[in-house]
Amino acid sequence: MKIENKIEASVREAIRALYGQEVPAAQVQLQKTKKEFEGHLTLVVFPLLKISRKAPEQTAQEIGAYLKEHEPAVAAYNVIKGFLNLTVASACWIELLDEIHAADRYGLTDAAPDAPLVMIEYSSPNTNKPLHLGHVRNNLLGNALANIIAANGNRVVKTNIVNDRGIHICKSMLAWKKFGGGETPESSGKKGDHLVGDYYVAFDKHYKAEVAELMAGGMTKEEAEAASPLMKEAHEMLVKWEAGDPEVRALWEMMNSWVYAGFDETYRKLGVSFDKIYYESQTYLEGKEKVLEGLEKGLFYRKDDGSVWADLTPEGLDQKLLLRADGTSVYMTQDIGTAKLRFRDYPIDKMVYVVGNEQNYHFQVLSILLDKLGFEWGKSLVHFSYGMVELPDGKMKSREGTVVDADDLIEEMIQTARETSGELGKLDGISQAEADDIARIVGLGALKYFILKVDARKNMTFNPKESIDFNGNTGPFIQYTYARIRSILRKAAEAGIVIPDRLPEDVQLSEKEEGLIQMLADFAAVVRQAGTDYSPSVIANYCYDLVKEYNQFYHDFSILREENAHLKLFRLALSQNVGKIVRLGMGLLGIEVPERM
RNA sequence: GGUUCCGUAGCUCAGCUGGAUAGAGCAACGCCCUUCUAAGGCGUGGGUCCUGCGUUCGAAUCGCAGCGGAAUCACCA
Repeated sequence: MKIENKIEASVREAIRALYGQEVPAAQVQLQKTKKEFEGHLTLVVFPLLKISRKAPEQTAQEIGAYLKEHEPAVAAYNVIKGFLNLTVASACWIELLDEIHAADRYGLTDAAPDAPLVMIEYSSPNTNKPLHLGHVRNNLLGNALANIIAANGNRVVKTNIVNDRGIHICKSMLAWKKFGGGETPESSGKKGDHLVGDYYVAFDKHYKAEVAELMAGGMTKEEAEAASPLMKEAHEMLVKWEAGDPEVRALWEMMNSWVYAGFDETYRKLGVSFDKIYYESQTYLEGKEKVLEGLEKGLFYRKDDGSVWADLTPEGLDQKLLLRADGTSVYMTQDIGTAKLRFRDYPIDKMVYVVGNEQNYHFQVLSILLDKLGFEWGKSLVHFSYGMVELPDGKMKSREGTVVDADDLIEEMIQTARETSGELGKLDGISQAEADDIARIVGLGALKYFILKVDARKNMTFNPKESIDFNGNTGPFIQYTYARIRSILRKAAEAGIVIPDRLPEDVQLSEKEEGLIQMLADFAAVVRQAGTDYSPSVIANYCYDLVKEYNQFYHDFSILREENAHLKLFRLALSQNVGKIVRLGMGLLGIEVPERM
């Protein structure tokens, strides 16, 4: 199938014939010819000079001449310095598109029943406040990664660990009890997670006021913070919660259920989902046993005060606390416990954690600990570490009210899409339902693509004032091109044109078309690379390049007016396949693509 | 201070398993809608690829050192 492979073999054959030597495949560097030069594929001959013992130009000439004579796929060649540019025969491109046209999955495979099982953890929200833009990045990356890993033939379990317990939740609960007056999502009309978040903020406000008052009375900041009655009460609430106090538990369950309803709505709007959800309230005690087991095996040690530690200095890290002196768990212990439960529930071969880069150290340690404790996937666990979303003047800070709320942002994007569509007259003559759907798809497409096109490792900047663009290298541009392709295909169908399964061979292709076919043939390799590098952005940028290339093509050719019937069919088939691959690629990113816009 | 990550056009970002004259979009300016959807296309201007040294026929890409930014080094999660 791959033209490159065929030509690579021929190049090695040529070297054998010309210079009597075998070359390793790695030394045959075939790459796409740059646009400025004539040809499709370029052989870099520099690595071959030792074998040919001739000047670069001459070596290139000799190989080129040999290929033209012996390899039918090579129609022409030219040499510029040490670069041998090969023009692939038109028949090869036609044949290649015919193969692409016949294959509906474009090299993507379904997971076999015995394929490796990959569990991917993402989202991992706290239940004391609504999701913000940072969570959006996490969710979109996690969802896209899950799709990509699955597309590479793995079985995938998407999981979410909800942090539903701890002092922060008690703060919301306490504030609601003290200042809430029985307010509920129903009575207030607020989304549950926002309602609870408001009380989290209220707690902070009252707490700060208390501290300020105490400091005015002569205390230092530390003393005041320790003496704050509100904070004391919150701690008491946590103790009661841990003891299973029925009243506290009931309040906790009620408020968490509000939050979950809110989260579900946000997840649904974002188009993300999970196969299995774990709750810290159910897993946080689980790690202790594993740690004690490790202690017995001599993997860990106990200090005089009774606390348990891991010594990671042999690995170049520090001492790490695993159990407090009072026997309670810390964060690391909880993650060990969660791992234990997960492994009990699923025969995991590989674990991927989608967690921000502020926890790089945590996962370095977790990997070592899980490995020591005998989890086979521990050593090779992947911490998919992504950068923060920053605002032009720095980080998002909830205290300063600079967080970009997920729900607000989604709503704004949809609204902007609706307005833009209206201004462009795109919504004339279609139903309200269809208009809403387009606005939703385009607005979310803009948001998702904006986030996913950026290399996940890097911190990224989001400027709320400039709002996300709809022109240029954006989701809507890709969606727009797709919609146009669909439009062309609809019109062709109306005109009674049927694209055959087997394409005509007697057509003369333009360079642009050959280039497009080359890009289509790359799709499977791009998805594979995105999978091995854990890099959704590779797919995003591929989609953009493909669509941009197609747009230039589209501008030059009036497909439906083409006189040559065979060429018309060929161009329709090319368009159709560009459309299908764009839909697949965007689908892997979790971005929908509209039939019209 | 230790460790990790980042530094490419005015701005937001690609490119990084070493290959030709470093690419897009936005912003600026100039063209193109009786032609399958102008959320588009074409063009102009815009660069010490943070700096230096090294490896190499060849470095934005690899190595070392430095500079700048971020994260982390909690009996928080």
